[in-house]
Amino acid sequence: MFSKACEYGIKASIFIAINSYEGKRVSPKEIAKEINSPQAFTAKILQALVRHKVINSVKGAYGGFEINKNELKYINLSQIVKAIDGDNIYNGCGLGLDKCDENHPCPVHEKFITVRDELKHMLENTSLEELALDIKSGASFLKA
Amino acid sequence: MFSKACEYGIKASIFIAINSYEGKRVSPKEIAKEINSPQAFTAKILQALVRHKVINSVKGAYGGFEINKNELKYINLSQIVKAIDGDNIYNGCGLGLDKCDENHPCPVHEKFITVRDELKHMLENTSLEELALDIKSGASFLKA
DNA sequence: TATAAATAGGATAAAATTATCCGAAATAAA
DNA sequence: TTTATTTCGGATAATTTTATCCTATTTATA
Ligand code: FES
Ligand code: FES
Repeated sequence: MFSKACEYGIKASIFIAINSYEGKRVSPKEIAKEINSPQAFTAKILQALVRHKVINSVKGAYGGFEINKNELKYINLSQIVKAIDGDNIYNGCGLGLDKCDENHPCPVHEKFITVRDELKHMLENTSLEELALDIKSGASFLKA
Repeated sequence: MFSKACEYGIKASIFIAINSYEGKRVSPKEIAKEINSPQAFTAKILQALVRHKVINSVKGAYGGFEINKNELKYINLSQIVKAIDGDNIYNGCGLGLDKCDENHPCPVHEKFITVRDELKHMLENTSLEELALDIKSGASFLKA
């Protein structure tokens, strides 16, 4: 469904969100430990999220990654997925035709876009804030 | 969503289905041409589908790939996807946790399984027969 | 039985994804 | 201003996925 990079990106963002609530910045090292991911690879993904302005970075001593506390409720999974995996999951054909086109549909088009649209709706309506709160309350987990 | 191999496998199966209606066997060469896929790679995927008994192969002169005409309505996308991509798309965690577990859910578990179950339902309730008929009637297409 | 036609399958190769390493640049504090 | 800390970014490596090639095996027909 999502690439490994995207999975790490989502989990990392949630962990950053939790800490940003408490005004704490976190490092790739802490993040990788908490989400059980390869550290250097995770750092690359964080860079991409910074470039796409999903998260913010502060260089130098006492720096780290953070998210503006007030924006937490407006950042959704859709933004993270698009930043890392692009929007092929939104627009691409389920059977790999060059483009998903109502006027030249692949055999699964009608059925596929129903599922795809539900996925899209889910990603667009799930905020980092609610996911972070679930982790804090112990309702969900970032690693095994 | 699906691997390239799986996309080819689905399209190939549909093309085989169309021809099996008319009692014709088809070769990897014809299939690859019709679905616009690399021939040798497609042949490998066909072998896998044969091993999983989704399609049937006949070796030697006048041989080729076919599907029992009477089974067409009972073969669904689910069988093809499982044969090629395995059942990770059915059981796997959306964020890559070792297993998707109601009692140890990842942050997106609840929302993810809703979409996943709809995808599952779609795959299980879409038969090769209906997809083949749409191609025959010109309602859908196997390549650009 | 010999031949031609076709799938099966192993060995590689190419490309994409995932992962690691290291030095450069930035920054806060001593 | 120096130092310690931390992200940035380029180079490289490992792994997985995608793709190709060649030979063996099977089978219908002449
Ligand atoms: S054309 Fe294939 S999903 Fe729309
Ligand atoms: S635990 Fe992640 S989807 Fe179920």
